[in-house]
Amino acid sequence: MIKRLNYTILGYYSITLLLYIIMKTETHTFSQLDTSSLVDKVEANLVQLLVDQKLKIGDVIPTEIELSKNLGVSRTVTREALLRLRMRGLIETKKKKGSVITSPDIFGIIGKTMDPHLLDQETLKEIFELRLVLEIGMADFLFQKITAAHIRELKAIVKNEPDTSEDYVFHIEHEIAFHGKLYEITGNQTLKKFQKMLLPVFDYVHNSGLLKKPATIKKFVSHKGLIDILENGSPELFRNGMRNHLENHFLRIFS
Amino acid sequence: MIKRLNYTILGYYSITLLLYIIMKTETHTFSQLDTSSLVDKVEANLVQLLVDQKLKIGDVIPTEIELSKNLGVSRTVTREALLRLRMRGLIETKKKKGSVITSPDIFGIIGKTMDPHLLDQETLKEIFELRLVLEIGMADFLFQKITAAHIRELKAIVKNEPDTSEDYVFHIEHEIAFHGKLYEITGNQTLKKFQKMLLPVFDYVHNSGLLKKPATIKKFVSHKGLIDILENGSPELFRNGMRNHLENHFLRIFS
DNA sequence: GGTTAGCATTATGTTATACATAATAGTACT
DNA sequence: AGTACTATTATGTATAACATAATGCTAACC
Repeated sequence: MIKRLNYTILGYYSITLLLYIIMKTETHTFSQLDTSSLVDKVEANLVQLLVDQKLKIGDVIPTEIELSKNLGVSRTVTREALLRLRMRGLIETKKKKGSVITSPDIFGIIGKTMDPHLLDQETLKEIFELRLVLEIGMADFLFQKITAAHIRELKAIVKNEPDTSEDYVFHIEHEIAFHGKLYEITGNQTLKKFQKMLLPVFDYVHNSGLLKKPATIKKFVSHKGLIDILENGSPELFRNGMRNHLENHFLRIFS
Repeated sequence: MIKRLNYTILGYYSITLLLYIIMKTETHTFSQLDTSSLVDKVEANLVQLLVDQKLKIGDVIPTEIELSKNLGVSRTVTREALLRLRMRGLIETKKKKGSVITSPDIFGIIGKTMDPHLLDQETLKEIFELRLVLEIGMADFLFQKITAAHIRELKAIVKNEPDTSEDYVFHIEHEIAFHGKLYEITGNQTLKKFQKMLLPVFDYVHNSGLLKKPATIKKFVSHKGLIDILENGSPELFRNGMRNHLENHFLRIFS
């Protein structure tokens, strides 16, 4: 049985907070007058409840009707506020069950709603650059977390990798598998999610005629070379190795 | 005079798209049955209009009532769909004027709504790590874009910087000014916005007892040293220099 | 006795209507 | 021409009603 909140307490906090926010708008200073809507206030109110730990992950929040009653606003306003929280990944709502507090997944949310087609060219290019920054900068974390098992997995990935391949799809699959594995090895879930979110953009930019020069097939430091560095080298060596490995991409960016 | 859309055409596209989406739900395969709500469909519908370039930046979207009429749904549903687009940064809505298409700002949106208090400890730590990754990995872009003027600005920032300071606030201000400037120099707006979004988290993690060891005041490569590398060195040297400069932070992460 | 079919309940999803509010546009007045 | 007032219009908010889907209860059935 899922424990439900004490509505009385929730109502108490909600109302006092709401009153506080409304009070603030009636200040006599002209510093910044309040343009926030009722929905804004209710949203802020609910978020504050989360921040103050009155509501914890897994808790069920009251129904729209009860919230509305306690907050003294219409169900319409409550619904919009809840919708915002849902978009921010703070709650999940199931029919009948009501809404449940969830742990927000920063990049997961945007990832679902981010479409390369909606971004302007400059932003797309910048995101492409961001990838290069990440993969060069992650060296220390790779060396910190890497295990013998990881090395074996990497080797398995590059095992059947041809030196040069004309098959773009095959090539890109290997690229994603290998580089994706690196993100995974860092053990940094946020970093991994970030990459997952940006992946569609990478592919889109890579294909669209956004970058100046076409991709060359010339290889610099290979995947095998990078693995070798991970086994026997150092973060410094890896950074330079990865920088060299990505030379193709850099050449396409720097005219 | 802002040009308004041809409602007839908009209505046409909207309805056909909506019908298409609804049709898809009636497929005879059991692959994945449709659980999307009406709001989901309208949202997808409107986004598709953006993707298809039927709506461009600066265009004014029809009023809620007209959209509702054209789409054959209630105003409530239309409002919720528009609210979602607004949260995704795709439109801005002004009273009376209606909604206007805007260029989405990926990180700006989340930044406004991201509160360190709402993130779990592990995520906070990972974001802290992310910063280190970024600042080490950005070396090539720094060297690509840096000018003499930039060097002068950096020198001005570190000019009055004491070798060691006990004043934490003073210290952190210098840190933000210097490192923020570096992000700026890369010319990558997305990167800069990303940093701006993460800044509150950095500060929060730095202060909260999340990291293992307390911050030491011991200096490795200094800001001045980094500037020197930017003037006379290379990306490789800068990466190592920055890695060393951030040693304090790494020490706090790696137990 | 345990399983299942069916019904009642409940909370979200959706529609409809009405009014409040704020920004714009228009108009009359000076 | 410029200001003040009014009318208009589209979003913001409130209310009521019904639809829908998930849950839980109950009773019939094997």
